[in-house]
Amino acid sequence: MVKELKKVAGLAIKRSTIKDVAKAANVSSMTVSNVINRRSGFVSYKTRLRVEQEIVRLNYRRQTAARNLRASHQHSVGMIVLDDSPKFLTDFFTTELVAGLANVLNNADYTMTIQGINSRNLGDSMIMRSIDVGGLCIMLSGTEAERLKVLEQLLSLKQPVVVFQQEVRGKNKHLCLVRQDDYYGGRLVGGHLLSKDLKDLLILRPNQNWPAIENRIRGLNEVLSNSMIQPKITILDTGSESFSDVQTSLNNYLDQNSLPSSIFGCNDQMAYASILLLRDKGYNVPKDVRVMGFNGFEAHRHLIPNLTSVISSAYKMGQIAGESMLSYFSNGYFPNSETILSVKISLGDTT
Amino acid sequence: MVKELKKVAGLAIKRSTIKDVAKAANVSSMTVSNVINRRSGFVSYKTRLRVEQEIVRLNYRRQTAARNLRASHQHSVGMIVLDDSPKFLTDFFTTELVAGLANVLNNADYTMTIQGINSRNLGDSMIMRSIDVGGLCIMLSGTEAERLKVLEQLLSLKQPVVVFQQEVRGKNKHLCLVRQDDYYGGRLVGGHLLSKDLKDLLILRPNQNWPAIENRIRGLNEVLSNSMIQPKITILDTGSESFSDVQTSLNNYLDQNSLPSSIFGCNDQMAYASILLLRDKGYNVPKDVRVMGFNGFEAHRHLIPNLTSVISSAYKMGQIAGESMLSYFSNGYFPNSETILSVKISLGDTT
DNA sequence: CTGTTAGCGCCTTCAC
DNA sequence: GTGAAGGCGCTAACAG
Repeated sequence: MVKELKKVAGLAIKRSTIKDVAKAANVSSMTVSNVINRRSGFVSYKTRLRVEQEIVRLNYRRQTAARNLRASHQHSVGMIVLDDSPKFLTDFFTTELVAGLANVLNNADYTMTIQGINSRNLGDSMIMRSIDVGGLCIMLSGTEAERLKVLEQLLSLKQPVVVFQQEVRGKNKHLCLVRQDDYYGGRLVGGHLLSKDLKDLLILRPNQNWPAIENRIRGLNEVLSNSMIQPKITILDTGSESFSDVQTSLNNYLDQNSLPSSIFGCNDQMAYASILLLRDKGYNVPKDVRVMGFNGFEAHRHLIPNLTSVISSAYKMGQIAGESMLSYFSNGYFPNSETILSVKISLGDTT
Repeated sequence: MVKELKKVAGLAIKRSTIKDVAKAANVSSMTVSNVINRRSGFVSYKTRLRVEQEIVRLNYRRQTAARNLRASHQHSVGMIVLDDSPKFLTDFFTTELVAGLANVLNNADYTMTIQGINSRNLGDSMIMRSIDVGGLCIMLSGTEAERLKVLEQLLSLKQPVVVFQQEVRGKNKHLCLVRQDDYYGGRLVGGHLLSKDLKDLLILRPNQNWPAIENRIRGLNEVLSNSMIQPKITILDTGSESFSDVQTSLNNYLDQNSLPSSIFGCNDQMAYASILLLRDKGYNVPKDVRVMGFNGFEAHRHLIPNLTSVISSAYKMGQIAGESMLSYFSNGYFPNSETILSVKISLGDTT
């Protein structure tokens, strides 16, 4: 890049600096800085007015890079979505979460950067190689081992990290967990199914052992085993969570067993896959068999039929992450090492 | 903030600088800089290796703020979504677009910041008050007057701006337009509906005045009014685009009017909302009434019924925006002042 | 290929 | 309440 071109690349043209404003307003640049940063009581009303006038007249805008360098503070948070897909943002949960995070941060004049990344490339990503942000938020994915490895890499950066939807053993004062109450969600599922003529229950569980799913099943089990009815519970390992794996394993199961009165898919996609199969086989949902999912988002309202599910507050999770991060920046520690958000049931047409 | 706290806020602890690495590797800091920036041919293999070793050993990470300040270059692009809703990112189109943009930028080691904002607050937002990014991308909203006012404000910053889904008169070398061919998409809708026994058409339109939607309707109108059939066209203002608003307004409409032979939802969500309502009311789609949407995304392909829609490449729009911005940074101008992406029809079960 | 010098624009510190 | 000095960490420009 030749000189001329470099200019346009970042700042373009000659911009006024704090010094220019200071000279024009007949004050020192320190006073201008005080005005910009709204330091209360440090500038007289008259001076402030004059400075503000010159800021407008000279079209002054603060250079964030210079501020950050001098203040050793980035005023910025990075959001990482660990996702192999290039369309990393198309997941409903993630977008709500990001929106909540962005809104909180921007209201506090913080910047939020976002990037999708996969765990293999994390090592030589910008995140690891340079310091752009004051803290990181991350939505993990992959197996438990993969997730924890990524987490370890991030924590090695000695920057505050907020992790969504993940349980972590051991304490780390630079780590903050934000997740939904899967255990209670499982209890909600149990309570609802009990009210719907539950005789026996088939649980569709992926073989990948996610703590969130374990918690759901634990809550569900507990409610059912303490009930009058004591329904028979069968857990079907579906292999992966994929549409076809769920359908294949359920199909095999139904070949050798009678139709259960209710089916619980550990997430909405699995529930949905089972509904389609059941329909193909001539069963009526919910008359012949009731089906329930988990993690309903507004977008799933568009599905036909409308699935009975448990809804979590992704937007709120993002907000809490943002507030936690801001609090860390002011105080040096997170207000809570873990926040567990409540969930609620969403009644649909499948139970 | 006391001193101790400030440290954690941004950088935490004492980090190694380029100088530390230089000293440890027995070279000047300039050589380290050359290694970091992979300047080809500027460093001998042996030296490079020694420097890289020290970088790892000392856990060195570059301070982006210092680099940006010195180089007068932000290595960063801001994406603004002009949307009153706090959930500004929940829209499918926007998320695909953002994903495409982020991927291109991140691959080039650029950072993407994102924020939702409403036009009233733009004036005293960070974007206007400070320089964080080298360029801006924006998804506008509101009336045409509001949109152009926002655009004018952004262009006054003398930074490159990429605008999505907006037509602008007059030339500006710092402005780049990227949009899909909504007009042609509208024509595709019209052509398809005409082939499906079209008698009268109800168009579901949100009250928020998006130019893209106007163009869709214009193309549709033109095809229909030039046809032999000359079907009656009614436009129903649904209020917001929300599920419930669409259903409520359509329900009211049907109370007072006969069922149209076809319905066009200005986007997929609106079309789905109407399908659910029509079913509840006992109508068969597509036998009694044909329904078509617009902006089909992959997520919608799994829905039942599979909606007939027009597919646009939001992801690609984001990519093009990113590439255009990078090109501007290298050359000082955009490769194209306007890019119009083609659309295509996707046949489903609803027509 | 490597080193030296200088300074990007701002804010911290301390003086008055 | 305001000002002067100094330096954050990096890279441009130039010298060797």
